[in-house]
Amino acid sequence: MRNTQQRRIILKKLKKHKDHPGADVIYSEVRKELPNISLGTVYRNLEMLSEKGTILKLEFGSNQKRFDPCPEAHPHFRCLSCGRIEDIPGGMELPPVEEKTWSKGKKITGYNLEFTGYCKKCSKNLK
Amino acid sequence: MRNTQQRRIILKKLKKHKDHPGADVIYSEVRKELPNISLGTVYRNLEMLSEKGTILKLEFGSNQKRFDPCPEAHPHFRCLSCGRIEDIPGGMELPPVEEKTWSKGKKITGYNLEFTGYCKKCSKNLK
DNA sequence: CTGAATGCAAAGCCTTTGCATACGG
DNA sequence: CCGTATGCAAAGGCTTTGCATTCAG
Repeated sequence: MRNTQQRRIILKKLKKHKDHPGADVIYSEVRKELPNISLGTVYRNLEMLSEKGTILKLEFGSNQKRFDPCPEAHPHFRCLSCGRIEDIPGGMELPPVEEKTWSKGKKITGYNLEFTGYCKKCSKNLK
Repeated sequence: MRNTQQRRIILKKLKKHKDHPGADVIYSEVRKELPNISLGTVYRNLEMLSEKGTILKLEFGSNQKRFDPCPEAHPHFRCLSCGRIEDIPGGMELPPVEEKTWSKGKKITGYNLEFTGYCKKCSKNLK
C-alpha cells in the first residue's frame, strides 16, 4: 500500500472527527488542501483503509456509509432525527458468542451494535 | 391505512420468509400473483408497514435494505460471504441502557445488533 | 364520492468502475 | 522503471417521487 499524499490527508481529516462523517464530508474537507482530489479516490481510500483495519466502516441504518477513525468494533448511538452518530464510551461487553448454540458451525468475526433514539438536542425539540 | 390487495399479498409473501428478503425478492414473488404490481408499490408498502410496526426494516451492512416479518427488534447474523441473514433465536438480552451515563439526556428507542462472520456453508468453503 | 393507494417512468443519491495518466518506492 | 493510485466521467444499484388514474371504504 503506497503512502500517497491523498491517503495521508484523508486519514488525517478523518482522525479529527468525533462525529462519524460520510465520504462526502471527508471529500469536501480534503478538497481544501488538495483541490483536485476526486471523490472516487476518497471512496477508494476509505474502503482500502477499512479493509486494512486502520479505520472502521459503519453501515447502519442510514443510507450513507460513515467512517470511524477508531478501528475497534464498538457500539454507537444514532439519532433518528438529526442523523448524528456518537460513540458509546466504555466498552460495552456483549455476551460471549462462542458457546451459544446458534453459532454452531459458524465463524463469528465481529458484531455491530447501535442504539437508536433521539439525542439531547432533538429530544428537547420533540416534546 | 387501506387494506389493498397489494398490501395483503406483500405481507403474505414476506411472512413466508425465514431469510430476510430485500424489496426485489418480494417484488418478484408478488408479481406471480399480481403481474402488474409496480416496484414502487412494493417499496411504499414495505416502508409503510415498517413504520406502523407490523414488520421490521433491517438496514445493516449490506447495500440493500432487508425486511423481517417479525416486528420486534432482535439480533441477527449476517454472512459476509453469501449475504445470508439469519435470526438469532432466544432473545439475547442487552445490558439495560437507561441508567448508563452515556444515555443521559437522550431518549433511547431501540437497538440494532448483528453478528457478522461466515455461515456453516461458507465457512467450509473458506477452510 | 373522495382521498388513499397504485402503476409507470423518471429522477435521486450514494457508490463503484473503466481507462488513460501520474507518481511512489 | 513498474505497478499502484489517481482524476475524470460515466455507469450502477437501490430507492424515492411526481403525476394521472384507480379503487377501497
